[in-house]
Amino acid sequence: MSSSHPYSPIEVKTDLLLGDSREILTQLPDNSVDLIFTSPPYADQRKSTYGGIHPDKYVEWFLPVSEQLLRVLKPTGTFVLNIKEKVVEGERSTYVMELIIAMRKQGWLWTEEFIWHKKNCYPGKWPNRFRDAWERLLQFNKQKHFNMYQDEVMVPMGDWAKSRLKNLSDTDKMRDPSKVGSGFGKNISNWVNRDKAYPTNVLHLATECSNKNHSAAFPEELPEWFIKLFTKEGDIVLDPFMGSGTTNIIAQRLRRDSIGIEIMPEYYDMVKKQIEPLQLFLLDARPTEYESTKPGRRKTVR
Amino acid sequence: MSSSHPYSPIEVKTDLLLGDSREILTQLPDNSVDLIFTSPPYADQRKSTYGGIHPDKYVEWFLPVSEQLLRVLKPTGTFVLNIKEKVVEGERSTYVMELIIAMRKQGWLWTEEFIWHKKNCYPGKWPNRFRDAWERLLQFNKQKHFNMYQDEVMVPMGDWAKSRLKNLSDTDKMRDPSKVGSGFGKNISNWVNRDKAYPTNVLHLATECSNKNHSAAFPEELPEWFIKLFTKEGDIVLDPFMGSGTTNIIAQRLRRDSIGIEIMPEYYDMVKKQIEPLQLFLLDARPTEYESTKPGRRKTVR
DNA sequence: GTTCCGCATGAATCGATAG
DNA sequence: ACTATCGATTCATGCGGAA
Repeated sequence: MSSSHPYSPIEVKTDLLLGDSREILTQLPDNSVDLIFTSPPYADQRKSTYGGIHPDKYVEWFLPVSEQLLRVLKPTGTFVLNIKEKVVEGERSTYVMELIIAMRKQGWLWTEEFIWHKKNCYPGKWPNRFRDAWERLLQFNKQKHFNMYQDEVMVPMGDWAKSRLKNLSDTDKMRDPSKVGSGFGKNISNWVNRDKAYPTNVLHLATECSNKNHSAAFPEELPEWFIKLFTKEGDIVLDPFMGSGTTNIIAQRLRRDSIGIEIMPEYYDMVKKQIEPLQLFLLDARPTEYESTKPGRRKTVR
Repeated sequence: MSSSHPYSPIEVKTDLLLGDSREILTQLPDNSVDLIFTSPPYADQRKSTYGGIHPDKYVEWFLPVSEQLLRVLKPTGTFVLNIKEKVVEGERSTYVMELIIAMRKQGWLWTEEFIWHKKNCYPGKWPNRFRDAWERLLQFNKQKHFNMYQDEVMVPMGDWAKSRLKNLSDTDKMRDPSKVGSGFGKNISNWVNRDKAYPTNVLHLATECSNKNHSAAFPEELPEWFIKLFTKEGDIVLDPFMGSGTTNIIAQRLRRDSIGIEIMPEYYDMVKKQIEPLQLFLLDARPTEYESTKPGRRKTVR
């Protein structure tokens, strides 16, 4: 057990729970989760697996869940809900909007709406409609102040930056006269040699092409982005509609503890089979050193 | 002025009306407009120029307008509303959603929500929020069947399509069995060997940042896209919140008649000054042929 | 005439300060 | 307490002048 490793192995705990979220969630303690990221069954979608909730009943069906989520989430935590209303008789349904309004009455703050632009969605043509290439990522919070680690998701900056940094003198001083004396230089130091910019609330991600055995898997980048943004290592992530387990698998990869709830035994077993080998491997490996082959992919389960 | 031009000059009528939309609209006849495209003053925004409507009062303020718009629009016409809710005390306001719900009760069909991705959105950094890079383009209709000229807005096909079409047969069909049998295969045949593709409901445009005299003009491509999509030459376009007149100017360029209503005399005069010189020029030029210098920029007013 | 480079400016939002 | 104003923060784009 040589240990020249800079840090001791961190155990990542992944709890998979089989059952209905409305019941299972009541067993979780108050204020215990840092991030909830989930993509619930959409109204009338996935009929074969989830039974299909009628659009008119969707809000009514979801509110008991969101009530539990509100209880379970830490005050500084965040709830990200991936959802998109379907077309019913030529119209977009309004249940998502009704849900947002109802959740606010429940006590949630509707902080932001991110757009997931699905870059490579299917081609398709309808007489009165184009391809639907985006989904909503609704951010809810308990408080105005919550944990957010913006630096973790910065993106490469446009070309303009390089040329701009050559001459900081004119425009910047004009637009910011108060800082010309003292603080100005300090702020400029933030800019020099900066090649990253903060992202916007529009995410450009391709849909997952690899065939998961789940009917509605989102790309790994999606939970990854929000997990990085709203949690740090060791935090707890919850997905009350686990599905193929993407959220939990990514959480594990990023060394966040996680809880996944799934009502369908098939999916539950499938994810379990994906998690357990790692668990066993790591139990074996624990006496000796465990070195992940891929950086950033260290996995531990207990 | 030689006249080898392939078609005779078409007269395009542009009516500019000064006053409050709620009053002016009552003077327009029923079922007379093919497309309404507008970007009303957002709640509490542009206070210096418009009154500034409080978020709580927004729905109440807008409903009388939308009631008139419903009357004025042809049964086969479309209403496209460009709007975005602002942040109030750390939360996104819900007035846009409440408006959609209220307009449906008024008799509108909420057919679709397009996303305008603003590539060059306003900069800034906040502890709990990223830059807002998108706005809503809400499509409302009177009927399930309306005029839509999809071929007019086709876009060059990206490289992704070619590579993607190669392996459509495998993964994609597996993932969505419902589509394999019926329409899917047929749709693909529309795609193969094409160099143009139908767009999606996500539009990527930069905001206009050159020197207009209006504070917040949307880019010309925005009305252009919807005018091409929902009207043909000779149709009538209405913008009840004209502002800098972009909608009407583009309508004119595309040889659609248009009506613009503006409450602020400054903007009204400004647009008028832009339209009138053309009008005079064309009156002079009518006996002979009028040849536009820039292709796609032909302008006619009577 | 091109290409390159400098430059102003946006439907922004937060937090502190002032009335 | 509650509202109005102000300063600070920050990035992509298209224009115009220069090389």
